[in-house]
Amino acid sequence: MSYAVTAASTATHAATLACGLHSSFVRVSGLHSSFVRVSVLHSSFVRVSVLHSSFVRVSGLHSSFVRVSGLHSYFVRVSVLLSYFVRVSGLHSSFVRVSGLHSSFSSTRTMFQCTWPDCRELAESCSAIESHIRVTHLGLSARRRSRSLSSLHSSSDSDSEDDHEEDFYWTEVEVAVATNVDPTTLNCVVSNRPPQTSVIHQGSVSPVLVTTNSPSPLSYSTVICSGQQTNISAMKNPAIKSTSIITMSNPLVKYTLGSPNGQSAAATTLLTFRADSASHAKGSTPLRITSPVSPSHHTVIHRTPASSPLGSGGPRTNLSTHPYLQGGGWTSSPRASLSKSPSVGPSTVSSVLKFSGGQYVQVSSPPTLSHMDMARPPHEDPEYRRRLTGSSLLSSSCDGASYLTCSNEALGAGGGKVRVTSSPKASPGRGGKRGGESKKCRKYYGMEQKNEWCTQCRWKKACSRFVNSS
DNA sequence: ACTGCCGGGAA
DNA sequence: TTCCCGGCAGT
Ligand SMILES: [Zn+2]
Repeated sequence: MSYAVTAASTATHAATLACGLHSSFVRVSGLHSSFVRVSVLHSSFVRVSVLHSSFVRVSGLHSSFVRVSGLHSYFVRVSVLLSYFVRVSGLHSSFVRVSGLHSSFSSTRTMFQCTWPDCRELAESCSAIESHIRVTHLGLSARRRSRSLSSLHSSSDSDSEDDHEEDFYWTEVEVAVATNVDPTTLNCVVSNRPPQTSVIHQGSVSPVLVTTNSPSPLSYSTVICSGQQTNISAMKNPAIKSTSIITMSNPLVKYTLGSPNGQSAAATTLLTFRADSASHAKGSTPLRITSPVSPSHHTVIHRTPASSPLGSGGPRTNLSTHPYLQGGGWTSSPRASLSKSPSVGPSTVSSVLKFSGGQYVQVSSPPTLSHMDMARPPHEDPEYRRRLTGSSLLSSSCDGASYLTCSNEALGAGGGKVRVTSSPKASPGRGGKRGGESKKCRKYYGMEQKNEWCTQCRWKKACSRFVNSS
């Protein structure tokens, strides 16, 4: 029950630990730290910045305005359950994993853009963009660069005799992916960090892509943007009730998201942030730590159902009317067992969409927090990567590739859950390996985050969240 | 030593 | 019914 908690550690290579229960304005910054661990329960305005850090783990349960930025960090893991306004940005980071149960999300991710003249192809992984460049522009064969990490496909290609020319035709762009399913509370949060010193040719016109797309009655807003000049292309799903309007100006960008059809009062989110200059040197390995820039972009969020930022329960409390709670046909099997979870109130269910060049959105659904999450069809696996990698996306394996794994669990039992995953969950020690390891909540979250286990696991019963496998 | 979880039991 | 745990099989 405290306010203005601040913890800072620099160049710590031991465990940095910060816990805040019912706290507000928690701020943790770890520079060059390892094994940073932050747990914030029922907290507001949590901000965690970890630069050049490793093994960062952030768990925020029932928290609001959680913000995690890990610049040049490895193995960042963020678990935010029942939280609002979560924002995760991992610039130049690797193995970022975000899981949010009943959370409202916005996050940024790194994508790879082709810089060939008049081509602005975006890809999720550097191997993808490189193979695009090779095939499309260089007329070479699409080979996958294999490093020590990937043992999967390292069979046929002897890539030693190759002047990696494609290395020079792509750049890394930071892209914001924001999603929200709630049409009334907030729509979308966008963040942007243009590659300022990038080698992008001709005017550095970067794409802004605004998508409104929804497989459900609720509405998603996905905004991907990067760059300084912008093209805005809006794809609008006709089945959607509210579209988003985005206005922006640089370098102080101002987004106004609202619905043109009247309900602007409830559906408007104003967001202001500065896309500060992160000089980003384009190297052959994007992961290289070059610029210790301080990631200071400021975000101001005005929500119409205004709430006092102070107080532990503050921002949470008035998001009270949520379609999710009234069981509004979220998926095939509507369930409203959420009401069981204490002090949850309205959770802004969201699912994180990901796409590269409009490629895919993978949505699945794991169980709930609720105690009734047992009867779930065993149709989905926490390790979703198999399917994803099987499809269009390469699970990039070059050193610099940034992985972003988002898993988002939304609702109850019968497949109401949403889980999005892309990227191999490469384990630190070894490269990719075979076999399906069955990782249940206990192992997945660890003993110290027992509160995030599914109920069954907590009762030492058969796990209901990670069914199948084994 | 650790994970997953059945069966049993207390509240 | 919810919650907890001894103990066991499997790794
Ligand atoms: Zn579980």
